[in-house]
Amino acid sequence: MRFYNTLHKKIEDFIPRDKNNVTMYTCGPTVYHYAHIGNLRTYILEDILEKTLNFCGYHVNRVMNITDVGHLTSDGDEGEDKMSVASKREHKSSLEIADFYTQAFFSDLEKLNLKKPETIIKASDTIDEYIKIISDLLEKGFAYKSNGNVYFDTAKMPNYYELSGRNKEDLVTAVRDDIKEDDGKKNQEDFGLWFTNSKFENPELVWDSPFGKGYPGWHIECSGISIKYLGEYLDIHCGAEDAVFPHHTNEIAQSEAYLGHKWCNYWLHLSFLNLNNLKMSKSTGEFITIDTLIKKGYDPLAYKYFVLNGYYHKQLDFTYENLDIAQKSYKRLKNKVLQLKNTGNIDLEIENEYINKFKDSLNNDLNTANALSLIYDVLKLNVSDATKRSIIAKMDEVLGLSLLETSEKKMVDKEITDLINKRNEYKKQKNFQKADEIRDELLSRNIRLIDTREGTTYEIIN
RNA sequence: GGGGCUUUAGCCAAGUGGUAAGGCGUGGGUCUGCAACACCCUGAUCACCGGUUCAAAUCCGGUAGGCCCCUCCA
Repeated sequence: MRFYNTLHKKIEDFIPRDKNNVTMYTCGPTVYHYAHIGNLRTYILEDILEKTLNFCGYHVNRVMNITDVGHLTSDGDEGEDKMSVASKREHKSSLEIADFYTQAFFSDLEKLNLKKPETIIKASDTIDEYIKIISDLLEKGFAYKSNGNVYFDTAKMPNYYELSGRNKEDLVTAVRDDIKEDDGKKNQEDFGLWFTNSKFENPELVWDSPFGKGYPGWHIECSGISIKYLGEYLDIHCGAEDAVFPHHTNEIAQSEAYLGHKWCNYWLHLSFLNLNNLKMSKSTGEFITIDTLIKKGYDPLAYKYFVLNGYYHKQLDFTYENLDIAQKSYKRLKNKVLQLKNTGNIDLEIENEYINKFKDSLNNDLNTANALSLIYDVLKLNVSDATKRSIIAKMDEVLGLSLLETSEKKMVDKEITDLINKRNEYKKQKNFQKADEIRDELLSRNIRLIDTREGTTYEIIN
């Protein structure tokens, strides 16, 4: 397995610390809103990574956080907590907001055939760990108190900019006029570990701590959860590309200062999905969710197919036109697979050959587009249907496109079959007008008839 | 201003030194009462310039274009 390691800015072979066991941390959602399809692109690819590792024989211990506290609306270490904003917007408690959108998130995962990471931790459930780390950082001198808050002193970390490849001088010149400098900081890029003096205090989101009543900073959350549940060493840390700086940069700083050694060897970043060349974001309010797509008649798995047809490290332009193509391709592919009979013996040699090709594709920097095209190759092979089915079923364990699942919609409905029989009668009598009336009627109910040599079937169109 | 990604046929896209996979579309055809479905056939010398090599889309240097991040965002 090899993939692009942001830490060294090149594609590297992946070697876990423990031969067959991989620890993997993936930044999860901030549950103050629905996840949009751009967010989901990231989770789709993380799921593929996890399943590929499984497929290749690794045991993966994966942890994901749910951010339900500490993520402010501004990165100037001020502003309201996002959860509080949503709470006011929807007149619910922060807890209710978090639960609601967490469930919505899980529902999205299910619709896309994404496995829920075994360990999912709410940021608000790990406060003790943050306090432990922050106390230690204060003791060691990596953190300091100022204006009632606790900050991390980035000047103490000589490798602070290793991941992002940036440098202090250029960052300073890039600071925009409307971002207020926090005069409590020693260095411009220091970041908050614990806040006590926010003017937007919300009693629901405050905890007692040795540093005063308050709430944790956003970055400490991922370090705390990862270290608590995956230990002092982490193999892979995933996230979207925008998290490289400052979020992941800060995670490294505080984790390594706390642990006293290198923390994570591989950083894998997923590129954005672009909408009309504009980035989709929760804050502009202009975003598309899986449910939006479903309402418009798209299969969530067609969106997944669209994502898998691209390269994770390249930004992908989303347009409905491209999604139309993906949906058509996906449906045709699925139809072909479903037509395979379970006949013949399974040719294990061929199966191995193609499964190995499939693994090679994914192991080669998650080349999902190539992996996908292998399915087409298999369909064209001159082997038994049973062999093809068997190979594709195995591939689908990773891809999660439900290629062999007959949707229950296809279950034969007596009323529809009666109408089809009636239409066939009319056709025999060359009464095409009556026959077409039946076809149109069914079409108006989103049922399209398909005449084949073997007879008439139908499909539900969205 | 700095950091990073990227440039292959109409569109998505594979390709990691040996004369360009696949998908969608287009056009033509088969099938069909018609339509849809399905099936068959159909296309590019790889942004540009220079270099290395027997040989480059693939390596090196340069030019140009696109996008993203550095501000909450996955």
